[in-house]
Amino acid sequence: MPHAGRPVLNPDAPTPHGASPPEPRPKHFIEQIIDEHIASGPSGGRWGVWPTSEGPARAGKPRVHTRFPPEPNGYLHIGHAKSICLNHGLARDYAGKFNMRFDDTNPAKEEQEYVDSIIRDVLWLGADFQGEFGGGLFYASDYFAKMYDFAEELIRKGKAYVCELSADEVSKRRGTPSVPATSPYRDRPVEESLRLFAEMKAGKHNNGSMTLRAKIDLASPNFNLRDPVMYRILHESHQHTGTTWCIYPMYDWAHGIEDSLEGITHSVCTLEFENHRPLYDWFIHAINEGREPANRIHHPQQIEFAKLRFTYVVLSKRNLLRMVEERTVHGWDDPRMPTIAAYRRRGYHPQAIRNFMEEVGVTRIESWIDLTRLENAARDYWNKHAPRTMCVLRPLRVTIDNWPRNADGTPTVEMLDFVSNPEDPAAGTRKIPFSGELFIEREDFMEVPPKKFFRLSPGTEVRLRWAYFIKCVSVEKDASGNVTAVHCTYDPATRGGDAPPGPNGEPPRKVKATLHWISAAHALTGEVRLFDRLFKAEEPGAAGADGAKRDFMEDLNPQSLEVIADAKLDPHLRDAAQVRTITRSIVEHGVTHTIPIPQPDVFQFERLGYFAIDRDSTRDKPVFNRTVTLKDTWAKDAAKG
RNA sequence: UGGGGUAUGGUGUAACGGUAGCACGAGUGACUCUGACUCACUUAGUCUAGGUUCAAAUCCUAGUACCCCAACCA
Repeated sequence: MPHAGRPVLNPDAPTPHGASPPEPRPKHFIEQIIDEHIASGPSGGRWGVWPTSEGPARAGKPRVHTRFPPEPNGYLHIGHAKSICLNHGLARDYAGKFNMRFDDTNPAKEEQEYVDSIIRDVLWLGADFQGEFGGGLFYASDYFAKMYDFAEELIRKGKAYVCELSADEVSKRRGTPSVPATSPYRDRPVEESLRLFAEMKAGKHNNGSMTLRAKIDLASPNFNLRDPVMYRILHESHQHTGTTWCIYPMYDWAHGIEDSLEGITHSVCTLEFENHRPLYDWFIHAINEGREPANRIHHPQQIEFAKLRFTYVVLSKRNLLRMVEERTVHGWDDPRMPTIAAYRRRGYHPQAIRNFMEEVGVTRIESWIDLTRLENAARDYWNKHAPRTMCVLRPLRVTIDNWPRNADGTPTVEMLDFVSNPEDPAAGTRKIPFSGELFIEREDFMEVPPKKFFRLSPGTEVRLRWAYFIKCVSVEKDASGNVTAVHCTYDPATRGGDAPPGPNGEPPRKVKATLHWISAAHALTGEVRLFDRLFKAEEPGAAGADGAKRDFMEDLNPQSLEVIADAKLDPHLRDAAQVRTITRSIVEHGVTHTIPIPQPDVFQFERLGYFAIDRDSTRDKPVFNRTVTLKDTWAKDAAKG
């Protein structure tokens, strides 16, 4: 039977243009699995229903409990955003719960700075883990004592043993697909393993001297089952538990227990963990074996999906860390980075990111997504929401010869109405100063225009946005023939930007182009940073035609950042553009913490794109980051020739 | 070489044995005080080869391509 689509619950989710009834999005495979669980029996099927203690909103509804479990070893990137949107979205759509959990089992790589940044980014994306669909904030390290007890239980059941092989030796004895692995410690008596494991915990042994291993199958074709390590010795301080522990659980041992203790129903992870699923299940079965039904621990279901991959982007934490450490970029939130923090600084709105994730969907197909899809999502969002303003990136001076002058020779100033956002009439208008000395964009003037260029050139008339029609009458040039300024005349009858109808009711005359401009005397000078992709190869570091692997750093785009130091900006931006601070609060150990999140204002600089105010700004020297350009069919046509 | 996965227009996806649909992109045109937005039209696809069936993207067989796995990382 075909699965019925569900209505899109998120009102801001993208809808096809012009479609009258919003098309329900077909359910993706994870939603189908959940529906099958719910349908699999009475009372919510496989996972039962929420107890009444969960309150009226949830009580009696089928249990769906998801989580986002990052390791705090770096900043979150756009790939994590997919997991966050997926897991939180599932909880939201099924009236379930979403946990934030730090999988902090390796103190050698983890830092508090990363914990803080992850909390900030997850909240910013709207996955409020303590809100309506929130299940709470958790740390794997809070379960270390329980994990230890479970491990002892496995030793007692003969399912785990202390192995004194070095990492090197284990590797040598790993075997091949047809040759089993070996360990001389495999049949060590239970009592001996118990004693050694206690000694490991007590700190009596050095890093690397011994491990606790699960006794599974040394001949398994799945190498994850060849007696995987459960615990290693690591004399290292942990950002959450300090020096309480010197043995730390490995991912496979820890993860299922974390999910189980939190009552997670659907443990969603990426495809590369598929080979780990038998282990995930084995550990929980091993714990439950021989236990009374009432004492058995919960067994969540692991489900894998394909992670997000972008062309021209590097998304592995290891490589991102390297770019930060080698100062290839200016930190984790350098606007060219694919991190959540960078997208926020660059001016992406979380809703745009969520819309994008809805668009690309959730499957098991490993596909490459064109980065322009994300940019489209940003354009779509800001087109509806960003106030419009003007900025001249590369100024060319325009003098209006017939503009009225004051007694001292300076041009008079006129305040004109500027429409804040044509897409949003409610945004209204504001005043903008106009005068006889202006800046226009250098590329909007050509002395010898090519075909189809309908901007300013000698003899042509154009409109200045919301101002006047002007006509170029002459140009000034320097010694080498470069145009340094242009002279125009204006038509006073076109005030506001429209020509009046003719005296006998003829239709008003039209101009082909509308240019953006800034009054020279009023211009606010600021810095504008333009970005191009960080890498020039579709798949940075991938083997070329010769088959030789390259370092991904060789594929860096040397022109990824262009700084325009003296752009001319609408003076109202001096006060209007700010990096706002939005706050979210979280509760940890009964204490409420306020989390400030910097959220830059974003404007459309007409005809140029969307721009976000940067935290490097001062009142008199603003700095803007271009979030994304506008579509530019002229540039495309011009490039084609 | 063994095990585990995945193949649908240029890209991302839908289909659950019964009309290959949607979105993005691209192209053309309309509209336009942003060469933006919006609107209309067009474009183009089931990895290959066999088989089962009245009917196959879907089921079967055999290939091919790509991804993951032999850390005391997650």
